[in-house]
Amino acid sequence: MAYRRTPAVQQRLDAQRDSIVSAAVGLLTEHGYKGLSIAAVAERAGVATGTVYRHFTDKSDLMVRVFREQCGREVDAVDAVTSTGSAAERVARVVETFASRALRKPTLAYALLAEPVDAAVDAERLVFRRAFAGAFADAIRFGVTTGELPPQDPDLVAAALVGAVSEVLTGPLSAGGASTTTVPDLVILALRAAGSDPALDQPEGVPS
Amino acid sequence: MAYRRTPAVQQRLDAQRDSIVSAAVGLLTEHGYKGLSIAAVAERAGVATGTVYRHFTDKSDLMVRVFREQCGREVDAVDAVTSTGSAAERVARVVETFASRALRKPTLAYALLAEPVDAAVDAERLVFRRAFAGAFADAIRFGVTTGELPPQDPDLVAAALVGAVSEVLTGPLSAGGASTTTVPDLVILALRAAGSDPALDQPEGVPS
DNA sequence: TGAAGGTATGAATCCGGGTTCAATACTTGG
DNA sequence: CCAAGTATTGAACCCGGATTCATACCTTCA
Repeated sequence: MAYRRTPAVQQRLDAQRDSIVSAAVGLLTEHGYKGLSIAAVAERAGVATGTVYRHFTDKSDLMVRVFREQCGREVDAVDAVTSTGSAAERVARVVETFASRALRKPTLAYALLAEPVDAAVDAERLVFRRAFAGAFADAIRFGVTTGELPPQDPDLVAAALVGAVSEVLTGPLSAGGASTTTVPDLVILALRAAGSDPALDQPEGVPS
Repeated sequence: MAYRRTPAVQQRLDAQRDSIVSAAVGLLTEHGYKGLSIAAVAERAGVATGTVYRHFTDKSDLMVRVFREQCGREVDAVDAVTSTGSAAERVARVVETFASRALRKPTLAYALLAEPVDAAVDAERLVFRRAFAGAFADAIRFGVTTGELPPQDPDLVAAALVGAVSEVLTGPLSAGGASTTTVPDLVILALRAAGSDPALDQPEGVPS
């Protein structure tokens, strides 16, 4: 034997893999899944198409991994914001976090939330939506326990909120666009939907 | 000249066209857009692939027409239900109509509401969603005028309601499934979101 | 340095599905 | 029944994009 993969080589391979992933993320962010061809990813990463297949077995494999990584970030961002405060504050923060991120990268948000692709990716999306809805559900469950919110099915309401926010942000986005009052309006709507009594707590100085 | 299209022939052609359309609708209802290949449509309609192109210039053309027809039915069903009663009743009826139809044909509902396909079809979908949201918006606007509902942006709330209902019905549908309380819960949620005071009107005997 | 064995390349291949069109089967009016 | 003109057929063609693999290039270590 005369060759064994050294740490240096391994490091280069890892870097190469990373550059492929970030090329894919870039394309996804800019053009959605339709822009995500192996050829495009390879070119953007500065490698040959065949090289992509040395890191990922499939196009599907690549997509799933990219998807997971991005979803993880979103979920972390939302989770980081639901551990303190009243139920209303928690719900409001989830909406705001969700919304501000979606508005910053609309194509990516659409790709993660709605754009259908592959059975494998769609399965991951389900996980993602569940995680997101989970954040809402936790906040609502908390409020119901406290008595701050009326009795309700937290999972159903959470799903509805995910749908409502996604729709307002990714649907009309293509057309009308979001105004400065969109997010605050969404927050009010979400609180109402959860049955929060607006008289009790006015989330005036809500953190941006 | 020795041949001119007779009424009888024209009738047969119309029937053929209809059978192609309903084949397409059937496939869409059963398998969504991914099942909608020209070959499959032709086979189901009992014609050759080439024949499809004597009625529709494009696959896109076929899809748009099918889409329009289906959307029209949905919109009519909803519109038929928003002209009388209190704002709360109107909102409740839209939710119920929407929901019961979506539950009856989930794959079709998904195809009409969300599944992306073609630029042309997506444009039509925008029209469809607008029409649907329009029904909600009308009901809400009516309520705001009356004073039955608090001041709000009817279009935003309407969009959110469309999103919420779609999400609950087409999202978790794949997994959990809808229980008997799903639709009533959705109605309550929608009324709350619109700011309807539950003390005022209890839509007990809401028409199914 | 050279043999051994990884790694990278990208043109060629494969594949699914829309689209075409020459050949065939019908209809019609005479 | 024939000629003219239309309707139908479905195999062939095309195209975009994933996947492969023979070839060339690098690393390692004795």
